[in-house]
Amino acid sequence: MKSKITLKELSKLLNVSVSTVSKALHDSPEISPKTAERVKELAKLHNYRPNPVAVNLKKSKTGTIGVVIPNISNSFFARVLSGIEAQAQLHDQQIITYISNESLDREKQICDLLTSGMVDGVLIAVSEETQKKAEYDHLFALLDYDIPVVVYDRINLNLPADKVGVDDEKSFYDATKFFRAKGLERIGIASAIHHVGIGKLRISGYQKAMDNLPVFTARSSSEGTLKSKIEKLLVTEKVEALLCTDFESAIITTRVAYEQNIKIPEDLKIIGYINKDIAEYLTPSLSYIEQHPSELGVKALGAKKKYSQSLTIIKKLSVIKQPSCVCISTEYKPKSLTTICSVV
Amino acid sequence: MKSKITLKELSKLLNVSVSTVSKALHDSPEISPKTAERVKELAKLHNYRPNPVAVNLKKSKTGTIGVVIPNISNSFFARVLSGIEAQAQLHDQQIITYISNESLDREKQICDLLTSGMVDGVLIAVSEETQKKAEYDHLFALLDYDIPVVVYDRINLNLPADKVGVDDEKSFYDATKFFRAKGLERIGIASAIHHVGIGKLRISGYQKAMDNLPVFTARSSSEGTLKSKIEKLLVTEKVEALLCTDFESAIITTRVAYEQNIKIPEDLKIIGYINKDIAEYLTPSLSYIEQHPSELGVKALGAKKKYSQSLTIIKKLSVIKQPSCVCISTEYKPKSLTTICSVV
DNA sequence: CTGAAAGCGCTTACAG
DNA sequence: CTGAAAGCGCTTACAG
Repeated sequence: MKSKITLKELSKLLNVSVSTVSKALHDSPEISPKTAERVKELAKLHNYRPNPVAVNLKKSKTGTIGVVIPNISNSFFARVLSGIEAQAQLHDQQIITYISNESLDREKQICDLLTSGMVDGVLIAVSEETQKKAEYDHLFALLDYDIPVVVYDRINLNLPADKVGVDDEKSFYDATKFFRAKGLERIGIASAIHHVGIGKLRISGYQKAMDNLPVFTARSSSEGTLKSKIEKLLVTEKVEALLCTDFESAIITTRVAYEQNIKIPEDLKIIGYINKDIAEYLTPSLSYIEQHPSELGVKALGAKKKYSQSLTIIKKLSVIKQPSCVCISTEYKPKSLTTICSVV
Repeated sequence: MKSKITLKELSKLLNVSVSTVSKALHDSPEISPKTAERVKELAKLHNYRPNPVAVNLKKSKTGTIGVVIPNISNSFFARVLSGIEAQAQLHDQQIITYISNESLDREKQICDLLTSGMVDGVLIAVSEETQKKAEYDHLFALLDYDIPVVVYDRINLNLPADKVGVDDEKSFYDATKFFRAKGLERIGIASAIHHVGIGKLRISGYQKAMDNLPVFTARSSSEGTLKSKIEKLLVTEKVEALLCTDFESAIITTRVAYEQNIKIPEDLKIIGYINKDIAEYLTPSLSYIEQHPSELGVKALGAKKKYSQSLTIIKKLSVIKQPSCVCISTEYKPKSLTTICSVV
């Protein structure tokens, strides 16, 4: 069992001062080559590693970034985390993960922890509850403490911090145009989230792209469930293509098609705003709007870096472009699932 | 903008020594009530928070646990992380997340980092590549440095550390018995992983539970693909129920049933060793073996605690029991997906 | 070229 | 009851 060796112990073994050892290991030009070599040799022999806690205390930083995730079971966030982690690795930063479980209270707790100087910066996607209640004091508290904050994905909030997310309206504009470029004209949209901001944006993107073609919209209302509205679109209106603004509407559409014996993609093309992995595992696979979660994670960390360096508050909204509207595929290719993505 | 206040600054403002302030804030009985109150009042006013880095240096610990995850896009691991995080919160520990992406090299890098004293303990599920090459030196290095290690999920390796995982053989034994209890007799098994340890265990569990009933096994071989073997089981052998040892065989089975117009669950019952969320989103939904990832995460962190306290190496195999063989449901219930799990 | 000293922010045994 | 001192492990300006 090797126990960790310290600078002091090394210096004793070498009969030099602690400062000399430290400088030698940092390739300081003050140190003679001979001494430097002796020091390094012994350090390697004992596998010396500087104690990161001590280094951080000395440098008044923590070397860590706090990442607050609302719901890790959502593969979107899992993949954002993956992007953040990869990027952090390049900068020798550690990622401390906090999961709010979409709870405002938990989010407050976390932010409270973070104000104590646990991390050098915070990347956060606020919880649903936070958005609903529009309570952002705990986030302002972070800023008060001069902790750089980047808001990712859920960027529709009024906080003077960097923001990284996707352009909801454009994504649906593009998806609609994608259908139209294929010569389709009876294009509908289904939404279980038409009442919230992002739902409205997506529907609006669809409408803009339809120009003066007739629009078909399915959403739950007092006159019927979302499912009955989708049935109407598919059966009565006979739309050829359907955009789904969210996971729920996409799944319902799949089930309706299954029940009504409507073949996907032959009779009906679907593009859903759903996660890549789910889209591909459905039978049949569905096209989806790629949100590039991993790239989003990378950008989020990048934003923080810049912010932290300049120490000015940049109200920057970084938008991920969304090139890949994926074509429908009914074929299952176990070993090349991801390639479906490029088949347009 | 509040800037962080230190003990020293507080002590200056109060005209007492740093030690007095520190003791007062820790409710030391050495301090007079009057002083204690003054100190606490000012501390609250300035929102004093001890610098965690300094505290950790003083206490020679880091307050953090390193968690190594092979693939965060796998919702199983995402949910394990969720369990770990929840448990860590209870113990005021921070979770530093590392993602190996199933790469041995990356895993080595991570372990190298961890040996420098970044964390108080490590929870790791080794990468596929690591398992394949059976290279565990980097893990032994952690133990050499006296860092408590817990291996979770992928526990089939020879390392003197706590291990937390599921009992693969029993899970399939139970699943088979579950079918038999329903009066089914023509029960088959499909596997794309029959050549690896866990695959063998699962198949063996199935075989033991079948007693002397005829067994039907589909696996890829020189005489045909897995898909053709599954077709044979479903069409020629007409099995009534099929166990799938892995995700790939489950998806292929679904597609075969779809092509052959075999109704699930009417004509064919399936239990797959697949993740809850995917199982439920498939059309139709599939039954699955619940691996209790979140509970596993909780146990993993618990194991570390014990290990770390005793500082002896316990070769303990902690097994999660698997009660929930879930019944097949073709119905989609957007708002109560999770309840499917309890419908047996 | 080397080393003593100060200091990052805290805790705690010890002296008064 | 209070405070000076040592120390966690490191870095770095400064003196020699």
